[in-house]
Amino acid sequence: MELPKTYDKSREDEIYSRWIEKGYFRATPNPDKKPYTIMMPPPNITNQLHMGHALNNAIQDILIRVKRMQGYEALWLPGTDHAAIATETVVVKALAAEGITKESLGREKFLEKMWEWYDKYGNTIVNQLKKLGSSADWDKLRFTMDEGLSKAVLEVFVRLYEGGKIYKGERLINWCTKCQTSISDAEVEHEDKEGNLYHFKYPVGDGFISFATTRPETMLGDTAIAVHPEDARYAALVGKSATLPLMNREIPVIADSYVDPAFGTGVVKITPGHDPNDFEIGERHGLPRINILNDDGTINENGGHYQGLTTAEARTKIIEEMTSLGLYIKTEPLSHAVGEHDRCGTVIEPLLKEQWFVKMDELAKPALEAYTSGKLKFNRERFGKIYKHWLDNIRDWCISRQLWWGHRIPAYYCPDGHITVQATAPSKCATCGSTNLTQDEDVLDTWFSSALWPFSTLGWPDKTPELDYFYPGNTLVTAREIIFTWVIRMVFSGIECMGDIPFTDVFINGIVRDDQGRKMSKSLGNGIDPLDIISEYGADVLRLMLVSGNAIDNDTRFYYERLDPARNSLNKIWNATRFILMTSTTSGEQSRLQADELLAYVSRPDAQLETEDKWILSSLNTVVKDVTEKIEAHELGMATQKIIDFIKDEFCDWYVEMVKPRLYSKDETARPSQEMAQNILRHVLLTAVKLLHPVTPFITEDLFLALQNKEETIMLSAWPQHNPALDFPHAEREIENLKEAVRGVRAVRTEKQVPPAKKIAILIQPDAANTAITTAKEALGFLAGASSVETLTDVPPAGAISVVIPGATIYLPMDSLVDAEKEKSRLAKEKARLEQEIARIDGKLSNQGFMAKAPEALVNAEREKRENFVQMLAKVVGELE
RNA sequence: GGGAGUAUAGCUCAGUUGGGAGAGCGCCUGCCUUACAAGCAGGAUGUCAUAGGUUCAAGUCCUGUUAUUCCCACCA
Repeated sequence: MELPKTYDKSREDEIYSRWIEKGYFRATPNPDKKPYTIMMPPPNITNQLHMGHALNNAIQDILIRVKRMQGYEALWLPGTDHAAIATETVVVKALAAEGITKESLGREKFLEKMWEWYDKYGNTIVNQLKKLGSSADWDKLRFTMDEGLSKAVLEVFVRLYEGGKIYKGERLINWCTKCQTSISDAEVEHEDKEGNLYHFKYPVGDGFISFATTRPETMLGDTAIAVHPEDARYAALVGKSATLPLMNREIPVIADSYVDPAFGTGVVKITPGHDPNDFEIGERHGLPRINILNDDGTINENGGHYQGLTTAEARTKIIEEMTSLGLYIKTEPLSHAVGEHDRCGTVIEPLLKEQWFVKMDELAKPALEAYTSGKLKFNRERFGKIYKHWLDNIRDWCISRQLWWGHRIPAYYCPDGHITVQATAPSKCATCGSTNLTQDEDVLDTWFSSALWPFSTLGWPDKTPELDYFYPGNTLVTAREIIFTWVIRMVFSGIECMGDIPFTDVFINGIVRDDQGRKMSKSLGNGIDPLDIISEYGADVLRLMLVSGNAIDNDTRFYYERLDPARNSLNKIWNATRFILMTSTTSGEQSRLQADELLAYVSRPDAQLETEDKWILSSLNTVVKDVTEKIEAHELGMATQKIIDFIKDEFCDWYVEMVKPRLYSKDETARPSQEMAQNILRHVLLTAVKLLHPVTPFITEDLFLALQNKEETIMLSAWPQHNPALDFPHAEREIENLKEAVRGVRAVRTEKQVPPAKKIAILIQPDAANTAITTAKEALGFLAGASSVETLTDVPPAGAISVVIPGATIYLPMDSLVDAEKEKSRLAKEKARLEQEIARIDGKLSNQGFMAKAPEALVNAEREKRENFVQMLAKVVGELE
């Protein structure tokens, strides 16, 4: 197989198509294998893929590919669009552009149109994710609105209703006046805004009582004035009634411990219809709840002569009226939090509405228990804390939404107001038998159905082999912001419906910011489309860039400059493969050896391994172990870095260079050694490529196919195993010394400005026989650019430059180039360095505390180092004299 | 108001049981050496924010401070 000279990203589509065609992504219940299930969060299907998706997707794909290679029946269960609200917004807009509106078509027809649109464009995000190399089992994907999930949603609703865990009631909900719907607490964004604190007073008996408010318009809905029960200033007023002048309404002065006597005047006006706290106080004191707002945010008939005004207009007029009544005191600026709808930015009005709620106290308990017992784990403890904190302070979940697009609530009303809840439309009222029934107009919060994803996609409520095999799953990878809206709800829904948590590991990743550290967003226009990056660099490069050199749980910034190093690394690996393929053509025998046979070949007992062969096998062995461990610990950045570093720094820079003399040898007797080198090159690279495959799936597939022809895909090849028989610690030390020698000679060459093309003679004086310096003479000579490498038994020639390394002294006869004075100062520097090192170690070894308490292995290691330095120092001193 | 993260080389960031400060980019020098100039070799660069504490030993653990980011929250 011929590879082009530079890394070729253009084959990604072709490779992906082949994977799909071969069905490598599919997972089915298989009793001979262990299941592994990973779940993916729901990107909004109608939106563009963004960088956050790319990172998240890369992480999940890495985990799932490793598991597949490790022999698990690994299912990546994809979620897609659950964001019904956003979908509706987008679809409605798109249809409106064609002149089609809800009003013009009516509900049924309009929904039909929306379905059409959804079918037509709904796969956008899926296709985008495929570009990234996402190996989810897309066959398992079902959209939010499909039949299977609808069935599950209805089943859960009815079940919870019958169990008393869903109720309907008048509560203050977050109302978006623009979207005309209620939204959940999690969808409200609080932002500090500069506002005003207005001070007013109401007449009480003969006097007045003063208070402050940030929202004067809500005075229209006031039904009480509250003070603290132990506040002596107002004790006499409690029980009396004040006058709300705007409405000429008498309202009681009540005492409630909610009021902070130290804040402001210690008096609070109570508006149960428009403030959550006031609502609760109203509950305690049996106060009437007055709603003064229409759904569009204007004042309704309860606002008297203010009816029809917007809240802003009403506010101005009320201040005017209060002023003219002499009841206005003052205005002072105040910065306070204002809630806004996260999708449209409209200020949220707390509004009284009949809504459906899920009672959370009972559902929250087992979800909390799952975490505190350690069954549910987070990749970082701090994310677990967020989860716990939310559950500790759980409030009932408002699940009804006033939208057209979504699962309609299966509640049916008869004219007498009786409620019948059942999955299929009932023919008559369960209470009175009336056949005149109408279904609730509201639909369910999109997260209500999303929460069922882990099991509804596997067939629940039916009993299916998939559900039995793949549930409970293993890992959920998602972003921090979705812990409340999705993670927690999946957990308690799973416990409620399946009796077990849907996954045991939650992997929270950071978000990708722009180069200034800002969140990428549409409004800022600073988003970077991953597809643009892919078309320029390829998915592998993007994935490698996103994953390497980062702690994935931390936020990361996107820099275009970071793409080049990632691409360069891949190009390096690409070319290493080319080199190996080129040199292998010198012999036909070993090119027939296949992936698994290579390992057997290099590790058989009679293998004629050179020191450098043992060293690289041993290093590879360590890398296999480290990388596997790091991935298990979800430390993907470090795992990736270790693979890349090994391939570039150890394999390419040293091993490949070391064996070149063997490969190029024309000597027939060198043939076995040559073949061994070729096979080890192949084995080591093949193994490293496998380790890298989860991160950069496409290039590694190409290289895998080029390096062997027995297996048809790297995706299903076996994950490398650490093999104790291939540990060679002695060879590792030898080669480290050899590297020291090479580096030493190279440094001297640079310093003396010896042209790279000019070869120089090298004389080695080993401290003992059989060190790598003598056994790997050929490699040393090649790496250091030597014309000859001789072992020195006699005294060194006069004027030769000496390089002291552990285990040997190297002499470079360079008479014409040597400046004796400079040479002395170089050696003196080296002497000083060694003396410093020895002094540092002596400091430790003479410290009684250290000797008494430090681990023995550490003490021995320090002693060994000292010994080494002392020997080197002696040689340096010898040279100086 | 409560909680959490971050602070390490000029830049962007790694550094997970505490044991000789790292990478990439950039910079300097020399090389188109028969896998790779998207490359190779050599080199310079740090009061690990700050003040204390624990320890034989702290970038790493504890406490305070400063800067910065994020999440949560009903304070009129």
